[in-house]
Amino acid sequence: MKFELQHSSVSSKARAGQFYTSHGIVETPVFMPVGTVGSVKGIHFKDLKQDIKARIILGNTYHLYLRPGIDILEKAGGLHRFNGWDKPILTDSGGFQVFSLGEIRKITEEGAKFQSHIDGSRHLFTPESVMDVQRSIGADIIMAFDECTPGDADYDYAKKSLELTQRWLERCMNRFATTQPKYGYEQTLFPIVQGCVYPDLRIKAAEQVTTFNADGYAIGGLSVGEKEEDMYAMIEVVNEVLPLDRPRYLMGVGNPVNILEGIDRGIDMFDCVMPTRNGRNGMLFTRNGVINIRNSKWADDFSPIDPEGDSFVDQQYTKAYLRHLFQAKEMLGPMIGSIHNLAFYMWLVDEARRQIIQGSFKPWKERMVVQMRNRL
RNA sequence: GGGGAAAUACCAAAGUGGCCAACUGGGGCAGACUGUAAAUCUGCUGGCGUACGCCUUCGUAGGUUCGAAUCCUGCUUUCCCCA
Repeated sequence: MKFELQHSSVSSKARAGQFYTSHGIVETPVFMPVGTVGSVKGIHFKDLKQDIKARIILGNTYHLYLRPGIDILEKAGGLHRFNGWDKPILTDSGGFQVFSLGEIRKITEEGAKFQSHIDGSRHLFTPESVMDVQRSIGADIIMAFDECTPGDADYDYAKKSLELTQRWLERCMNRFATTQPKYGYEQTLFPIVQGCVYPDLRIKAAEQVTTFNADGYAIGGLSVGEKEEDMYAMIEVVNEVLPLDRPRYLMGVGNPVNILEGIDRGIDMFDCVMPTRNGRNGMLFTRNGVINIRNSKWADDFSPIDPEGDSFVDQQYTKAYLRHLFQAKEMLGPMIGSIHNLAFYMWLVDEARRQIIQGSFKPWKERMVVQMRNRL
C-alpha cells in the first residue's frame, strides 16, 4: 500500500496525503465510519457514499467472526462482496474487545479467551488466528492483535501489557508474512503502538513497530479513560518516532475537537463510534457546537437541522421535526442524526485537508476548536 | 327508581392507622456516550432551598385518634348491575 504525503503544514505537524488500496484511493486526513458488524448502523451505503462521502469504513474481526462467521464470509467472497461496499475496508482486530468485554475475557501469553456476548460460547483468539480471520474477512487494512491497555493502568501493568502486545505483534507479522490474501487483492497490516500514558513506554513501542517497516502505523490505547492532555501528549511523543512517510492512525478517537487536535499533531486517520452512536441518541455535532435535539427548546424551531451542513438531511428536515422523531421514537430520527454527524465529520476532515493545503490550517483549527465546544 | 363499586401526583396504578411527599409503569425534563455487549444507559419529575430541612398534598366538608391517603359521617362525581 503506497502512501503519498502531499502537503505538510509549516506551523503545525498537520499533513495532507493519500494512500492507495485495491479498492480505491483514500485522501487524508480521513475519518472512517465504524461498521462493526459489516454495517454502519442505520445508514444505507448509498447515503454513505454519495451524501456522506465516506472513503473507507471499519469492520470488526471479533463481531464478524462470531456472526455471520468465517465460513459465510468466505463463501460470500469476503466482506466487500458480502455487504456490497466496494471501497476500502479496515478491520479492527478484536483488541478493543479484549479491553471492553472485561469480565468475559481472559488474557494469557497464548492469546485472549473470550465468551461470546451473544450466546456465552467460549473462544480463543491468538495473534495467528486473528490474522487468519482477517484474511478471510478480506479487509484492505487489517490490524495487529493487541491488548488495549486501560487509561488508568499503573506503570507496571502498562509495561507488562505493552510487552505482551509487542510479542503478539511479532507473531502477527510472522503469520501475515506467511499467508496470502484470499480474494486476489492486496492486504496490509498495521501494527499498534500501546504504552498507556507513559512516554518512555510509548517511545519504546513506537520504535519497535517501526522496525517492521509497515505500510502504516496505529496509535491505540487512547481515549480509554486517561486525561485529554495525556492523550495529546502521547500522540506528540509517538509521532516524533513514527516515520513521516507512512499514515498514522489514531484508533477510536474521537470527538470533533479531538480530531482537529489529532490532525494538528500529525494524525492522518481516525475512527470513532461517536458520530453514529451519539447521533442515534440525539446528539448532533455542528461547526457551531453541539445540539441535544431532544431538548424542549427545539420543539418549535422550524429552522433546518444545520443550515451550514452539506448533507441532504441538514436542509431537508427541521429541528422541530427531528426532535419530534426522537420523542416519538421513530427510527428515522436516529438515522437522520447518524447521517448528519457522519457528514459533519467528513466535512471536518475534508475542510482540514483543504486548510492544510492552502496553508491556513492552524488559525482555522484554533477557531473551530473554540466554536465546536459550544452547547447550543 | 333500586343495588353495588370507586375517587391517589401529568396519565395509569400500588398503598388501606405511624417505616408516605406516597411503590411501579408511561409520559415529561435533563445528562452520559471516544478501535460499538449501546436505536443504549443514568438522574430528576408537589413547592421552596445546593443541602440538613421546611411547607402544602391522596374528590370535598367535617369527625375519631397522640398520629389519617388509610377508620367514621355528609356531600359531589364516575363506573357497573337490575328495573
